Formats: sequence, structure tokens, C-alpha cells
Amino acid sequence: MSAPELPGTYDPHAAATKWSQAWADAEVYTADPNAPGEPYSIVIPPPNITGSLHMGHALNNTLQDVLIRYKRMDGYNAVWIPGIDHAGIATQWVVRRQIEAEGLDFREYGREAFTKRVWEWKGEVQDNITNQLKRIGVSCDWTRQRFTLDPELQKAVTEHFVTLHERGLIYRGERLINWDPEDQTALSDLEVEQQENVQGELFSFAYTLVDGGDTEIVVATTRPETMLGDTAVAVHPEDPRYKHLIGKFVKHPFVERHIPIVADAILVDPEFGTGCVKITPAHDFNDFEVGKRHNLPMINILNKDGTMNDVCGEFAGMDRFDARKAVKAKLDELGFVRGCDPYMMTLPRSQRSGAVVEPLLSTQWFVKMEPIAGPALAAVENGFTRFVPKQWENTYYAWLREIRDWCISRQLWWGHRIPAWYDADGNIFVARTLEEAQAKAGEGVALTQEEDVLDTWFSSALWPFSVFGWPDGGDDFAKWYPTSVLSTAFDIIFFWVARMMFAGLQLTGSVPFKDVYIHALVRDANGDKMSKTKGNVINPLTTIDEWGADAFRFTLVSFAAQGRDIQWDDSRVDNSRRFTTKMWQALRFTFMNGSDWDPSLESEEGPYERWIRVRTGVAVGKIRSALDEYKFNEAASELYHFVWGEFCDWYLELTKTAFYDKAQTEARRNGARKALFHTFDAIARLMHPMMPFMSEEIWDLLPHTTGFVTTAPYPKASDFGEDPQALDEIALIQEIVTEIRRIRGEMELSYKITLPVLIADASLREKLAPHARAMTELASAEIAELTERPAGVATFVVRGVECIIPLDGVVDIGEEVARLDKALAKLEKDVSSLEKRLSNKGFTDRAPADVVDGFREKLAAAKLRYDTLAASRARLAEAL
RNA sequence: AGGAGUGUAGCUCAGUGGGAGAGCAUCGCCCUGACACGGCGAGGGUCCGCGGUUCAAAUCCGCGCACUCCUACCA
Repeated sequence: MSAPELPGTYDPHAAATKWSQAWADAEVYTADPNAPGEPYSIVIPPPNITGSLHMGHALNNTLQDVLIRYKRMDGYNAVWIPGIDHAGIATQWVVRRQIEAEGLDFREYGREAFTKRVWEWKGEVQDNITNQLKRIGVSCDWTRQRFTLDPELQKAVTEHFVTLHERGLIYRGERLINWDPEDQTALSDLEVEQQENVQGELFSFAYTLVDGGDTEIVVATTRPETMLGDTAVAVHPEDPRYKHLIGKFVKHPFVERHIPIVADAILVDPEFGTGCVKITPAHDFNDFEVGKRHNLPMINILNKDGTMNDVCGEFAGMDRFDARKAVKAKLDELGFVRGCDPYMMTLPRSQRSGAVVEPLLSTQWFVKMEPIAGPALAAVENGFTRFVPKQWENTYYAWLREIRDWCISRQLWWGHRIPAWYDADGNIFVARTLEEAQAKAGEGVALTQEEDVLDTWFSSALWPFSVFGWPDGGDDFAKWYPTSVLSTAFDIIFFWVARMMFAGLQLTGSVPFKDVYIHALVRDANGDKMSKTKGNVINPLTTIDEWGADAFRFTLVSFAAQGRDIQWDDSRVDNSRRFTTKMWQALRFTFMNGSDWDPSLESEEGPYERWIRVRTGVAVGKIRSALDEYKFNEAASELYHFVWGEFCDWYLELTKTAFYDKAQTEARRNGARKALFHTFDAIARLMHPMMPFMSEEIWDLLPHTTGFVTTAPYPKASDFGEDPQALDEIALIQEIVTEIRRIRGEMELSYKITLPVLIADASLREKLAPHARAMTELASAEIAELTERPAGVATFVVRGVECIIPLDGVVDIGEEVARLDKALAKLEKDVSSLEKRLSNKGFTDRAPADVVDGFREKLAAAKLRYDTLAASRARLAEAL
């Protein structure tokens, strides 16, 4: 072959463009359910169509890509389904803000025009997200891309709803729900976030008894306006202060209403405040329960937009926060105020709009959770689905064990319309289609469809099977469901993972995935969570532009240790880039010395070649087992240390003994060339899941490879054989070279001076004899027989044998004595600690024999080394 | 209130029972024919604290301290 002119550095951007296109053209990631191989499937956690991808997405998708590329190369029939989520409430909020920014009124804009506009927005965002994913280098099967509002997926959602309804697991009812007055929709419990440590106030006022003269009962609240909906005052049944008042009534100061004093031991803590609690059943979750226990009227005081409604008399029409002030003023005016204290509280806010959420009595659709939570719990308990890292199981369990019914209806315009129809009398017909509903209602009955849409997660829950064609089935579904692993962030274990489990078990009878890998949170360089409001978000594309996709991915993979957050650090990316540069330089070296190589040339495999071959096999084994256990960082670390620490630092240097020694045969040189190319072959495959573009570029350049590395088999440790003798032989070279280098470093001896290394021991000299050239290349040293001991020498010990370097006139003998003293002090400590350990009878009796033997050997070696160096030091000291 | 995680070199982090590791930073020497985005060496740590189990603890157990986070409650 002709020598390729390798540029001085690797160009990650050119490679990314080139290979993305080549892979797309060759359709290498288009899966075929009928192709051979065990199934391996991943569904992407569909990003919301609310904007662009952040670092968490980049991490998650890189890790999924590592897995899918690894398995694809390893012979599995692998598919990775990409797609996006319509993200009902989040998207509606984003697009609504756009409309309002144009000075338009959202409600007047209208549902139809709005929906049309969101579809346009969806197109834009989808392109953006797809582009970002491609820049990261993901190997999704784009022909199978899905969107949660695709017709097939709508069908799945309808089937989900109808099936659960038929099983009595979905019902419609009036309950207290979380209401977002800004978005004017119901929310599930999970969509409400608690804002902690809000400085509020605890406001106290008095209710006077109807027939008690001026007897009063003092209650306190953080939401004074809710007193307009009070229908009771509760006290503890055993509280001596109020026991006699139970059953009596107090007078509402503003509205013509008499309010009973009830006894409730569950709610009331007599120690807290006055021991009296105002009860607003329609606007407080605890009060709602009290109301049910005591049959209290439930008075709704709020309009949907958060203003006070008609029952509030003079306060009607006011916003709730204005009404709060007005109610306080009025109570003050009437002389009922009994105090106002600062109070730290938590405030429930809508996850999306940020509005303060109000508990509101409302008719909504619910999923009955208790019957479906059980199987989902059992599936993990019994190991059908496994969490990695395992501790996340607890999070999953804890939530499921205290599950409450799930409010799934949303008063939004963007989402899956609920498949329920009403006739004029309000009868409900749940059906897959209008026709089916009509058939149920009877011919000629006028039906109107439910206006509400479903909670987005009600559809996302189907993702692992709806993307494969459920409920219609088909080859994809048969081949790839259930999926192999779901990779996601811990914060959506409840929202999504648990709900996919419910849905999978209910609808397909199977868990949706075998493993759930929970990845880390990416924080900024200061350890803070990245967020738009803080402005510390790092755009993955900016990072890729700066460092290249391969280095970016390698960094994420290196960071991905289980059970720990990632604190972003640019220096780590820089290090990854240096790693790619290092590999590139090694490749250049290979071509400089091996461009004429041809696989058919006769070649001889020497000990260095055998060594790197076996070491490659060891690295392969470690990287494979790391990937198998989702220990991504270990896989990256092994690759790094093998490539840099063994291949570049040692093997490359050793090949110089073939290339730069004119006495060597061509067969020997070809052996080195072959080993270089074949090691690069293995490296390209090993690194491919982590660094797809660079590995493909390397693969393409290698003279003996064909096709794409992305479809080449992943290396197996067994392909590289074993050779303990070569390992030992090279280990000896490494030991002696390191010793010589240390002395050179400490004595500041230039490499331009060849150092004689004198050894009396014939056996060691014999072992080193074949490696004379290696001594020159690696240590600039020459081994010779020690016949006469010079006066000034530096001494070191290899395998218990004394080696000396004559330093007469080069270095001050005092310096060497000092150096030896330091070494001896260290050895002395070693020896005494080892002796102490071995003299402990408990240790020698109880520890495993191989461990004890290991320490005995260490002690013997340390002693020998000590004695040898001590003798040498003594001789030197005499010469001083 | 309950639960989880974290605490190891100046910094960012590996390391789940057998003499403490990597990268960056620091300090020497070296632009040696792949690479100065590099090479060769060096220094640097009561592994948060205290107890316990064990022949042996960074690692297992208990208590405590500090920082994160999750869930629940909050008249």
C-alpha cells in the first residue's frame, strides 16, 4: 500500500462529518428484526420538545450509545429507538409564553390556532434535537424515530385508557386535586414542587360562639382567605380547654354561616398553637379528610383562575392574594385579629408554571393505583427488573408503597384527548373511537368528546412498547420487547420508570426492561446543579465544538462512576483530547515505520510482540467486564491506561529495537509492524463505543481492515492468547529500565550519556542479553559484566541482584550515599512492618496460605534489596 | 420526621477485607528521528472523627460531625 500522509493532529470535526454521513449512507444502524443475533434493545428517554438538550441528555445518550455500539459489535441484533415527547404541560407553557410575548391573549388565541402553532414549534425543536444527538454521535435507528403524538402512538394511548377503564382501574370523580391557577389545569402530586423555607406568617383570628356570649375560639392560618370556605373548627376530643365546646357552633364573621366545633383526634395536635384548627374541606388535603369524617359541607371559594368566586360576597372577583390582604383587613376592622407571627413554611408550586398551587375540589379522571402498584413492586422484588446502582430500588419501593390515586386529566390544549364521550344527560361512554362510543350510546344520541387531555406521562408510560408497534404487535415488538436496559436520571424514577412498569405489566404482561441504569447528575464546576435560572448551563454542542465529539464522549464516560454526581471539569475534557492526540501520534509513528507493510509479508513474532498481544487481551477482558457491569468509568480508564501506559510507553519504544537497529531482519521488522497494526485494530474496536468517530478514522487507515469498525466484531480476550514467559521477560525489562531511569533522574544525568550497568550475576546478564538494544532505546544503558568494582558507583537492585552504575568523576559520591540512605530508610520501614505482620501468629495461622506466602516473598525481596544496598552504601562511605 | 448519597493528595475523582491510586496542578531534568497537547523522574495523604468486628479495615458494623438530595408533614 502507499503511505498515507497522516496529518500532524487528529481532526475530530472532519472525522465526525465524514463518518456520520458514511454510516447514514450505508444504513448501518437500521435494524432488521429478522436478522440473526440475540435481541438487544434500548428506547431513548424521549426528550421534551421544549428546547434543546443539556449536559444530562448528552451524558445519558452517550452512555446508551456506548452500550448499543458494544452490543451491536458483539453480535447482538441491536436496535436503539430515538424519539421525542410532546410534553403536554411543559410545551404548552413554552409556546404560550411565546404567544404572550407577542402581546396576544392566550385564551383568545384559541385551541385550534394554538395546536397548529405547537406543531410548527415541534418541527423546529425536533430538528434541533436530532441535530444535537447526531453531533454527539449516537447510533440510533432513525428510520424508527417516534413522536408521542404519532397516530400509532395515539392509538396505543387510547388502548391504554380504554383497557384500564374496562378493568375498573380508571374512574371519574370529584376529588381534591392540585390546581395550577396559571395554567388552569389539574396537576398530579408529582408535578407539584415544594418550595422550602419560605418566610410567611401565621395569622390568628377569633371565631365567637353562637350562644356563648363573648366566648371565642382562636384559630391560625397561613392562608387567611380560606376562612371564607371554613365549615368547621376542630379541636382534640380530650382537650380539657375545649371539650365542653364540642358540638356547639361559632359564627362566621362575614357570611351568614354557623360553623360546628368538631372533635378530631387524627388532625389536631393540642400542643400546636391554640389547639384549634379551622377546617376548609374544599381547599386543604387534611381538611378534606376531616370533612369526610364529619360529613362537613365542602364550599369551593375559588374560580379556576385563582380569583375568589361568588360565595365570597364582597371578596368575590379578587385575586386570592389580594383577598388574603382584604380578609385580614376586614377581620382587623371587626376586632377579630389575635396575632400574626413570622412563620417558615413550604409553598407548593407548579413544576412548570411556578404558580402557587391551590388544592381545589374538582371532577377529574383518576387511575386507581393500589391494584397496579403491587405487581410493579413485585417485579423488582423478584428480580425481573434490576436497578443499577441497586440502591435506587429503595426510592422506587418507597414511592410505590405509599401510592395515591393518579389524577390523569389535564385542562390543556396540547396532548392526547381523553377517549370519552358524553351525551346530553352527562352519561359517559369510554371507547376507542367515536363510532364505538356511538354504538354504546345508541344511534342518534348526540355525543361530545371530553375536552381534557391526558397527563403526558400516561402516554410516555407506553414508550418501551408503543414504539415497537403495540398494540398491533408485529416483528419489531416480537423481537425487541421487552427492552434490555433503560438509562435515565434518578429524578424521573416516579414520573416515568414506575409508570412504565405499571403500564408494561398491565398491558403487555411483561416488565418493559430488564435493567434500569440510573446515571449521574451533571453539575457545574462549583458543584451546583445546572439550571437555566442560574445561567450555569453548559451547552453540549459548545463543548463538542471546542474539544471534539470523541474527547467529549470519552470524558463523559470517564466521569460515569456509579452512585456519584459529576462535577464538570474542563481539564478532564482537555485530558481526553490529549489522549486522542496521543493515539494519533502513535498512529503516525506506526505509519512512518510501517507504511510498506503488507499482511502477506513474512513476519516473526518476537517477545515484545507476544507481550503486547497478551496485554491487549488482558485489557479486552477488563473493558468488557466493566461494560457488562455498567462501570463505564472503569472501561474508559482501562482503555486509557492500556493505550497510553502500555502500548505507547512501552511497546512503541520496544519496536524501535527493530526499526532502528540495522542488524535486525526484515521479518523481525514486519513482526513489529504487524503487531502495531493489529494492536491498533484491537484499540479501534475497543474504543469504538466510546469514541466512534476517531475509531472509524483509525480503522479506515489501517492497511489490513475492511468495512466499518462499527460493524466489526468486538474483541474477545480469548483471541489474544497467553504467554507468561513473555510477560515475565518484559516485566524484567520494565523493572530494570525504571531503576536506571530513576537514578538518571535523581542524578540529573543526560540521556546523551550511555550509562554502563555492571552486573556480576551471570544469570541476570544472560536474561538481559537479548534485550541489549532495548536497554539502549529505553534507558540509554549498556549491560556489562562486573569484574572490578569502581570506587564511586550508584547501586540498585533488580530481582535481588545488585546492579551498579560507575559514576567516577560524574557525580559526587556523597550524593549517592544520601540517595541510598533515603532508599534504605524506606526499605527499613518496609521490612519492619512486614516482619511485624509475619511474626503475628494470628496472621500466619488464620490468613489464607497464598496471602501469607505473598508477604513472605515480599519480605525476602525487601531484605535482599536492603542488604545489597546497605553493603553498597558501606563501600561508598569508605571511599568518602 | 423518614430515607438515600457523599466525605480519600492543592483541585476533580477512582478504589467494597490483604503494605494508599489516576488525571490536573507543583518541583527537577530533557525540544532523544510519533507526540513539548510530549518524555523521564520526584514530592505530596491521622483515606471526616470516635468506637467495634477481624490475624488484617479506606473498605464491614455502630455512634457522631459536615455537605447534597429525595419523600412526607407543617393550623
